[in-house]
Amino acid sequence: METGRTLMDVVKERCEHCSGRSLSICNAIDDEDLPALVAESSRISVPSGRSFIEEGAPAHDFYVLTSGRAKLFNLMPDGRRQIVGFAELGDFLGLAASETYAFTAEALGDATLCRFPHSSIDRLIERFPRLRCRLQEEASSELVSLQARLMLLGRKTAKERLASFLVEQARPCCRVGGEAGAERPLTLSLPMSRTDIADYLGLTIETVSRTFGHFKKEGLITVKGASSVTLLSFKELSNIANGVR
Amino acid sequence: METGRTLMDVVKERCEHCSGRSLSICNAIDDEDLPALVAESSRISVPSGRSFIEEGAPAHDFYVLTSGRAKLFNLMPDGRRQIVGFAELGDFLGLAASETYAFTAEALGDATLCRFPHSSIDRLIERFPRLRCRLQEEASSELVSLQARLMLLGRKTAKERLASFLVEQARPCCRVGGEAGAERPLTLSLPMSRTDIADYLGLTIETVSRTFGHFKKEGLITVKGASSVTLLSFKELSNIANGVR
DNA sequence: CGACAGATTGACTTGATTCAAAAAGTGTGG
DNA sequence: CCACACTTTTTGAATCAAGTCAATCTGTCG
Repeated sequence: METGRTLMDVVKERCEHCSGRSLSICNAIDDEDLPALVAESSRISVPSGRSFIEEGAPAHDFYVLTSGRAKLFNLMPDGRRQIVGFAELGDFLGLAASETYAFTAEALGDATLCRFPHSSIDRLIERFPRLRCRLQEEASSELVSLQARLMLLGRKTAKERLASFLVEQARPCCRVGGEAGAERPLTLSLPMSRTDIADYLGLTIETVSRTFGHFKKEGLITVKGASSVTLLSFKELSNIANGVR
Repeated sequence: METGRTLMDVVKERCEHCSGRSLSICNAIDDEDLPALVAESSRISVPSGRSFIEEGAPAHDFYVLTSGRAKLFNLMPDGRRQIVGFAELGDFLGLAASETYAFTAEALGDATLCRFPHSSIDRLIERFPRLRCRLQEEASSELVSLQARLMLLGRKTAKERLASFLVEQARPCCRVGGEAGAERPLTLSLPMSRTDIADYLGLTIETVSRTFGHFKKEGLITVKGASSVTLLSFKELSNIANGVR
């Protein structure tokens, strides 16, 4: 259902429904200039579970996610994994200033991307000066959200972590039904496995599963088949997430 | 000893000895233009322990640290604290795109800063276009280092965390004696308390203290009066930091 | 020197992990 | 549509790394 969109479509759509937590090119490019941008890129399909960016590999290209989702992670030599983030529609990946990619990116379900050679970004920026401001804003907001994750990983309990995760996933773009803030139920469809959630929150799958169990027992959520979660009290979850007792 | 330097001095020095982990204005401004930059700023002295940026306060100004150091942190309602980073000579603070500061910044020992009104940054960027590239590069490298800290907080053991911290503190700018990489001893002077280290690493002071103890017993470090630490085997500490068994 | 904050050490507790097993999903082919 | 095989998730019991509480110890500084 979400396949076949071009970069152009995504750029246009994105402005409307997502206030962008990651690097977007939206708003930086005038409509009549879009074709030039699209000409620089090539489209790529990535099947579920396949990685398209490898940590440490030479960073030749950057990508815009045009459908599906992806997980971004780092590995330790013994296999311990930390997911640094999930990318979604319109997110920019692989923009690191360094010579090599800083993380591995793997499709969560089938995904499509637009790929640009790194060399063309300077040309693009020269042509669309607002692009640079835009990138900077987005990098800045990414910094803020990473800082929030430091608090999560460094100081929060398992319950607080999972509550934070659920609240975060309740952003408009991920919702299936309901509205945030309201006390009425809000249903999320989580494309990632329990293992992914655990590696995102710095926990084990067992703890994630047990914590889902606690929330169920306390009447805060209902779960249908592991990937569909309904938040029954967004407010209360949000309080837990922020350590409000 | 480190007092009384102007922004100009710092900008000049910085290029030489530090490959910059945070936002620097160095390299972006020609020498003859420096006075104009300096004219926009005002100098501030902050006594030890005083904060000069408050999380959540309206972000009117940004700062360049011109002497001393600072800790940047977030708090939870019940007082749990996560230090998101330490700032040092030449670091740029308070550049967040948002309307409010994302963290509290507090001087570690006496510090001096140059303050710029936020309104002047656009003017500066217009005048010194390379400044924007520079800021972007620095933001990007900050992103990479924050990602490394996610792995540290989410997946590393206490020993690995402290080893990572010591290796990180062994950057040129913090060294008192010795060279990194070599097997010869390398002495660090740590301006932060055990509590600060604990809040940086997501541990308690007791665990930090005990872990220092382990490293002493294993002959990896010697400690003199809590703030002076000598790394006896940088390589081995680096292996521990990266989980190499 | 005395006093106080900060750091260390020890004994005990605990939240989360580990190991193990059962249960619930998911997909495939007949 | 169901039966089978496989994977993922959940649940249970035991363990452990790090936290908590409490008592020294150490360094610093007036």
